[in-house]
Amino acid sequence: MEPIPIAKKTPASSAAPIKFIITKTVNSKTLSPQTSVPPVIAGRVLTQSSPVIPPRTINLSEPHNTSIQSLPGKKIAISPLKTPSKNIKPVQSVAVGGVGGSQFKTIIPLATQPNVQQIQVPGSRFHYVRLVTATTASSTGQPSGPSTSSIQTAKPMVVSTGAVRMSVPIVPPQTMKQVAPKPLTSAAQVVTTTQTQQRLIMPATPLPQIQPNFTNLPPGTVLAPAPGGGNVGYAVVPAQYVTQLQQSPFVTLASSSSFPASAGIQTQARLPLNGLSAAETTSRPRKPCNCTKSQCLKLYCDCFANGEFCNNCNCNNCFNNLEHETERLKAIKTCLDRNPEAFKPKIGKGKEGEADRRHSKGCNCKRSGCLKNYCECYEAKIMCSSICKCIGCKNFEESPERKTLMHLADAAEVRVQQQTAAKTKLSSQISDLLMRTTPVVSSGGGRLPYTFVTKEVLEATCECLLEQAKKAEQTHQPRAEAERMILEEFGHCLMRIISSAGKAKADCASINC
DNA sequence: GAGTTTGAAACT
DNA sequence: CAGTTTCAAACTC
Repeated sequence: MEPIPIAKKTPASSAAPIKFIITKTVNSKTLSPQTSVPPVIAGRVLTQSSPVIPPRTINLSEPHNTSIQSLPGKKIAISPLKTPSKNIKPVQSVAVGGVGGSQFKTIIPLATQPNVQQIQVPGSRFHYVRLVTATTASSTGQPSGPSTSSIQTAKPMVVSTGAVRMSVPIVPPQTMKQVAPKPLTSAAQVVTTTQTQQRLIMPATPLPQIQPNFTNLPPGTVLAPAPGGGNVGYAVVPAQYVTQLQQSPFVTLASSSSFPASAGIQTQARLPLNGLSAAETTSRPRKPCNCTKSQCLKLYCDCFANGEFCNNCNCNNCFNNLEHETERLKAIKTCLDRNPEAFKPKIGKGKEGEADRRHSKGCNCKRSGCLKNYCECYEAKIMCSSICKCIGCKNFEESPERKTLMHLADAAEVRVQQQTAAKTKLSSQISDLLMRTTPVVSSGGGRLPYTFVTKEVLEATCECLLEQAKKAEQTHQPRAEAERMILEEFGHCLMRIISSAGKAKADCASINC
C-alpha cells in the first residue's frame, strides 16, 4: 500500500531505543470481522515514561503514513523497526526490536475483547498482562458475538518463568481494575468514550497487518481501527514498559486451555536496559528497597523510580503495590507532572559517540569526587560529561584517581575469579574423591569405602582447618597466605583420609571381611 | 548493625 | 530558579 502521511503527527519522545512487541491472539472467534465496533480502544496504553502528551485516537481511515501487510495466522507482531520485516513473526511470540538511535515504539494491537490487565507476579520482575473476559464487550451497543457470553468464567493463565510455572488468576471482569505496573503518563490513559471499562485488547481476528510509521507516533497514541477494517487498534507503548520484561530470564506467559486460540506471550529479548547490557541486567536482580517514609511512592524509592512494584523489599508502609493502585497512580501522575521524563532511563547515549553513554541530566556531586556510588554517573560506570555540574570531579578518562580505582577494582575482580576457580577445583576434587570412595568394596574394585568420611572425620578435618586459620591469624598472615595455609591443611587431611582408607581396605582384604 | 555521609528528589 | 529539607542508598566504623 502506498504510504500515506499521518495527519496528527507529533514529535516522537526520546524513549529508549529498546522495543519489542508482545502480541497475543485471544479468542479470535468471538468477533466477526464485519462487526462494526466503534473505534474505541478502551484499554490503557502501557507506558512508563512517555512525556505528557494528550491521549489521542487516530482513526486508521485517516491519511496515514502506513503500510499494510498481511501476515498468515492470527498473531500480530508489529515492530516499527529499521528492518521491520525481519521482526514480524507470525508466531505466538515476540518481535524483538533493534537497538539503535532511532525512536521506536512498541505497538500492542488492541481489539475489543478480551480485556487485558497488567499485573505483577510476586517474585518476578516482569509485568504481565492479565486477560480478562469481558461480559460487557457489547456495552457500546454493538451486538456481541455468539461466543462472547461463552467466556464467562475467569480462567487462570499459566505464567512460566524458566522452570517455574505460576498460575496467574484472571479476574472476572467485574472485579477488574486498572493496574499500573509501570508508571504512566497522563497520556497513557487512553480516552474511553462510550465504554465504561478501559481495556487493552489483543487482536481478535486474523487481520491485516498494519505497519504505520509508528516511530513518529508519541507514546500513548491509540490507533483505532478503520471502519470495516477489522476490530483491531494499536497502542503505542514506550519502550521502557517492555524493557522490564527483559530483565529476567526467559519467560513465557502461556495461556491455559481456556484460551485455545490464544498464544503465549514470550519475552526472549536480551536488549540493553538503562545503558547496561541485558546480560548485566538479567544477572543482577534489582535490590530490594528499604524505604520507610516515602511509602515507596516517590522517586527516592528505586523500585518506584524503575516503574516496578515493590517485591521482596524491606520497605515500611509500602504503597507501591496492587493494593494501593489509586495512590500509586496518583503518585505517578505527580511525578510526571513534575518531570515528564521522570521514569525514563537516566543513562542514555551521548550526542557525539554512538558508543558513549552518559547521564541524561548529569550529576551534581560535591564531595565524592564522582568516584563513589553516590555519583549516578560513577554508579552507572560512565564518565561524567559536560552536562554534569559536579565539583572536584575525578570521574574522567585521564583521572589518575579513577585509573587507580579501576585497577583496584580489576585486581579485586581477578582475585574473586581466582578464588572462585580454586573453590571450583576443590569442589571438583572432593567430588572426585567421593566418587572414588563409593562403596564398591564388595565388588572387589579399587575404590575406597566412603564410610571413612564419617562425621568424626569431618569434625577432625574442620578442627584442623580452624587450627590452621588460628595459626595464620596469630602470625598475622595476609589473607591470601591464610587461605593457602588452610587449603594446604585441607589437602593434608584428605591425604590422611585416603591413606587410612587404603590401609583399612588392605586390612579388610587380608581378613576377607 | 549503628551511625554518618552523600546527592537526588522534593519542597518552599 | 535557587535554597532548603527530606529521603534512602552508600559508606564507615
